[in-house]
Amino acid sequence: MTGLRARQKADRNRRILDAAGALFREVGYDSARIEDIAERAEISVGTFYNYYENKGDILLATVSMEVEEVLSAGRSIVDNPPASVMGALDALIGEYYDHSLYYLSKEMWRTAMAISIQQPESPFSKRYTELDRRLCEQVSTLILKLKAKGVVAIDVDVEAVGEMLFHNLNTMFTEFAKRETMTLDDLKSRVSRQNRPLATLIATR
Amino acid sequence: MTGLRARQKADRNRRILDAAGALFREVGYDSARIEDIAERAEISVGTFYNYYENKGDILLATVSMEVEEVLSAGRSIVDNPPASVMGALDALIGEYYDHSLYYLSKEMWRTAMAISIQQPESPFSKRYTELDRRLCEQVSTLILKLKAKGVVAIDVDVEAVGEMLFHNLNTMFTEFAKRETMTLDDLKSRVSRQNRPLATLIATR
DNA sequence: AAAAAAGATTGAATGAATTCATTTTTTAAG
DNA sequence: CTTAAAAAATGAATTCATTCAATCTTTTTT
Repeated sequence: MTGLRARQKADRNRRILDAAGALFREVGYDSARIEDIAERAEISVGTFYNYYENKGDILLATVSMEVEEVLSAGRSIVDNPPASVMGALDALIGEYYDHSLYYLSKEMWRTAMAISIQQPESPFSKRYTELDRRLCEQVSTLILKLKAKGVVAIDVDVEAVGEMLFHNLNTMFTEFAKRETMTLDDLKSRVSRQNRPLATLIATR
Repeated sequence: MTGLRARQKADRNRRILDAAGALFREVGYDSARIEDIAERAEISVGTFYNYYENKGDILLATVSMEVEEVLSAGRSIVDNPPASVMGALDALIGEYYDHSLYYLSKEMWRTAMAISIQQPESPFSKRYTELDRRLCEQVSTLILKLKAKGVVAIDVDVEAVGEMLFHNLNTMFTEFAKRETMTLDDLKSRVSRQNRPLATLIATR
């Protein structure tokens, strides 16, 4: 069996994650104080900082878990994509977007994105950036799959197209998180329209 | 002549902008304390807050001035674009990127982008977001111009294409700001490759 | 030109994140 | 089973952005 120390550590880490996630959802990131998180996790403030470098880190850890889910949801679309380019893109992107608000508020997304830009060298920022890279890769993989199926023209630069599509859907999601009034449907239909030219042009005719 | 009060106000505002800009460049955003900015501007801390809502605001004001310059530099390319789609895009985007590091460090860009995401409702964030919108519009205008010249196919959705191109160049710039090791040339060549598929496909053949 | 009103400045007080010297707990060694 | 060493936890102290009641300056009114 694992040592007492290791078990306690895992336990505390779980308590911190749960406490922080719950508080962020209840009162928002800014209003959740480290002291509150520590109290709810039944640890001291100092101990919090033994587990996470700073307040942003714990948010990025929470958000990263959500992105893992999104990635995994995307995988099932890529494995068995709709037959048309537009259909496949709408399906994958719709899956991403629909998952995004299950556990996280727009404010949490905004803050997480902001932190990953501002402190790109912190460990959890790197993890978050790596997840973004994998999402981008997943879009390219979808295009590649469509190429293999003969739906996308053979001479298309899959990576370049995948990156462009991903950067667009990503920026649009940031836009979505910035505007409280923008709905998921607004987001999806705008991205769909933006995708259409490229999607149509890379499709075999 | 304008009243004494108005002149003093403009004076103080200029001093704050100069002091903050200089300090951000000298020691970075995080290490520049409001107290230091106030001291250099020969005002008190309290007065700083009569001019700017918070520390981020003064950075966004500084960065916004730079973006205005970028917009104006872009205008001259759009007014007289190179004859090919790729040539025109490379020229416009190159102009944007080359201007970006004249007065601002990567850290300043990162922080400004982060703040505009995190606090989208602050007055200066709105100004920054509006400037982004105008940059995006400028890319669309370029495509429209190329269409008028007969270089871009008549049935292309100019706005959709412009938005996709802009969101890509924008995300790539964020990436650039995040990695201290990435050079302007790396950035330009990667974006150029990403643009090629779309650029080629919308070109009249 | 004095008095009142409006507009600005000021810096000490507040509040929250982060640090770090001490203390406590766990593990390893004898 | 003791004891020494290593690892973690602790919370009081520090630092910095931000606020606000008191004071000062400019403008307007009489």
